[in-house]
Amino acid sequence: MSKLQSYEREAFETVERAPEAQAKGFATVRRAHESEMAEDYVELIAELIELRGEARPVEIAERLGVKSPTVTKNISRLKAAGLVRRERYRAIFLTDAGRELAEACRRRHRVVVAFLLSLGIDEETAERDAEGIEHHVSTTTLEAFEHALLQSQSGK
Amino acid sequence: MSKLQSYEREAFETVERAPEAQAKGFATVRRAHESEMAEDYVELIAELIELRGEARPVEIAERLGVKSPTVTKNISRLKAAGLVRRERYRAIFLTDAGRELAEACRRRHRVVVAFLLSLGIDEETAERDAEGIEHHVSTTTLEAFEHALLQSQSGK
DNA sequence: GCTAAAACTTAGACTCGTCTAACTTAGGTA
DNA sequence: TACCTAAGTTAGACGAGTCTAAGTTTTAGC
Ligand SMILES: [Mn+2]
Ligand SMILES: [Mn+2]
Ligand SMILES: [Mn+2]
Ligand SMILES: [Mn+2]
Repeated sequence: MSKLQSYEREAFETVERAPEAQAKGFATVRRAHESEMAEDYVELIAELIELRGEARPVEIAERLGVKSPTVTKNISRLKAAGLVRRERYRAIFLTDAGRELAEACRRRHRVVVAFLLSLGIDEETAERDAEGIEHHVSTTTLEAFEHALLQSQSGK
Repeated sequence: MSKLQSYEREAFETVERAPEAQAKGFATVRRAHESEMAEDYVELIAELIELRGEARPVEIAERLGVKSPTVTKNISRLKAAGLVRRERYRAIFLTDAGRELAEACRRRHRVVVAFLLSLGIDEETAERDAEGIEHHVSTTTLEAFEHALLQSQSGK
């Protein structure tokens, strides 16, 4: 019972972390945010291609909740990064690299959502929170989520 | 067994979400990122005050892994936001609003870390991932984490 | 096949968070 | 107490990601 509720204010005294370790943590977060745009776009593009056969800027903008010039600019960034293929005024498709990234992101997204649902969280909240959380989940943590998911399934 | 491993590629067909709901999810993520700087700073400042009696820009910079002009600029933003109090060339202190925000963030941070640890994740990874995840955890999800934590503790 | 509407792009602006270079202040030590 | 060094600030640049306004292209309906 000594560690019980150790995350609560009462039972907690501030432990001093190594400055470099802490800095590395923040750097990792900043790096995750740098890839976030690309990940969300290719994930969405892959879904639209699956559903519609192509991904149109107008629907990307609608589902991302941004204006179309934002999509135009970001798509050209993705193109420069070798993730999408496209000609002006036409639909957007993924390159091999883009498809690969999209598949990894979609799988990670589904694991995070499924894990949150397994905790009893409602679908809307699970999807909303997962949209941010997914970019900060390391391989280690993703595996822990999958493992916990299997446990919760076998335990009914 | 029908839903078993439903998060895996094989068993999954793309479900179409409502565009507005999806857009709201992305908007929530963008909003979280807007408050992230303030949250991380006040959290760190509170810890330094507890450990050292004051928070110095030099240590904030070191622990955040950024250069000191970045800290100067961001601290002045926090001051404009009414979260910190300070005079030029002196240490930084929190206002009541800053202290309140810091406490909420510290508690949330601790819950997320404790939850990840309870999944069997190592400390370094838990701290690293939590630094990003914490900003995307809704009240609902935070409560689910706490609940799961209690379960795992009672179950040994 | 024309034409109006929808989709898309371009141009340009803005905020945020980072940086480097150069300057100023504070404080410990000789 | 004077000075040197460490700490902090200022100035200015930059990239990312958003926007609005205005232009261009495509497309669908008549
Ligand atoms: Mn996302
Ligand atoms: Mn984030
Ligand atoms: Mn954080
Ligand atoms: Mn934190």
